[in-house]
Amino acid sequence: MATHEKTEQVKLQIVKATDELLYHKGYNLMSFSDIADASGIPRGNINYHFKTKDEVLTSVIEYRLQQMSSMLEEWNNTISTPLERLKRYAQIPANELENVIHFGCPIGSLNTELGKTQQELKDTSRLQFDMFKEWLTQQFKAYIPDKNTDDLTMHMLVRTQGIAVMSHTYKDQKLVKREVNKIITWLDSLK
Amino acid sequence: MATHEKTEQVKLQIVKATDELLYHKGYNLMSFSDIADASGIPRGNINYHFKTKDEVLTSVIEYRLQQMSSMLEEWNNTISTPLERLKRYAQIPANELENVIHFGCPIGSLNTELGKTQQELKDTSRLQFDMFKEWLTQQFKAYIPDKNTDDLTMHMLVRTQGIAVMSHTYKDQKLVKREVNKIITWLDSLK
DNA sequence: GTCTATATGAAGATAGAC
DNA sequence: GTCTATCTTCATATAGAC
Repeated sequence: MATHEKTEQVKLQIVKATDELLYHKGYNLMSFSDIADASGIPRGNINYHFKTKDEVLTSVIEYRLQQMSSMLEEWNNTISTPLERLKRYAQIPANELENVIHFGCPIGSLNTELGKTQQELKDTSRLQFDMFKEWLTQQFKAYIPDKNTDDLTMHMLVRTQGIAVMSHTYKDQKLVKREVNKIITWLDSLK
Repeated sequence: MATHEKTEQVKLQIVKATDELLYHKGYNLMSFSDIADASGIPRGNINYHFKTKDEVLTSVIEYRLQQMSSMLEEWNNTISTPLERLKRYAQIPANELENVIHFGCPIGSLNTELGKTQQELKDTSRLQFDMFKEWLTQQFKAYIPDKNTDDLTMHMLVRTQGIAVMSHTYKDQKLVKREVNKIITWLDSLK
């Protein structure tokens, strides 16, 4: 149906704009007016497609999960060893240097914000970590099956989130590079 | 002057209540009404002592800096070696287990929130990190003067902030304990 | 100094014209 | 489906009675 297609296109347009906005402003400072401005869709029209702000967030998370899933599948297909895949993950903060410096980690900062008083939304947002977590554990199992892979996965997440928080706080690019290199060294040392 | 003393007492009462509130709700979701309720001071009266919300935050940061300064001075006086002092710092997340699980790190979560769009307030909040940073560097210099102590300090902050973000996200107490132990092991290994 | 009442603005959400 | 106008609520902040 052409009409339905059109609607889906508009919704996607809104979601894509909101994805970035959410990262740049955070959930509670992001208003419907902001979404309208960023997406180019008239103000009141946003509410036709999304009844509540919660619904917008849920759709953005769904969109992000699709993007992440595609990325990880591509990594699985193009990077041949688990160790190299783990290194690829560890390098995200370095590849997203400018973004991390200015806005922190899009996943971590959202969970930190929502985790204080908005538990249900946080549980939705946490799915993003769940996806990386599962993938990382698969890689660690393939790399060093005899170790506690859940522990290694959480350690990886701890290190990368710490990089995001502190490099954002001090707008320190060199910190990102130093700390990413430390993770690479650590990964090599595990075997 | 007795009157002045009274005013200062009231202000302190407000600041103490706001300190906890800020940690539990975050800056942007914390309203004057919340502050009034939490402090027991009538709503409109808060605005007599603090003209703007920014002023409240600034006063809370000042209060926290005093508290932190006292704590670090006490650690300097009661813990005899730099290594033991560094370990004491690393154990903060474990000692504040319930708080970290439910609300993350009071300093890190505030900087993450303010860092996105409220730069001036973030710069004030960052002073909290600055104080710990300076103290940590002193300890590392005393412990292993021949190493890059700034690097070690930032690594310590990265690790502890990462613990806060991920244990808050997953409400995982065991994660805190495992990761704190890893830092202790790392500290021992440095010499 | 203390507190109530209120001004003012912006937010989320809805009604209804087109 | 699209968009404007508006309802309602709650926020910061202020004015002014006591």
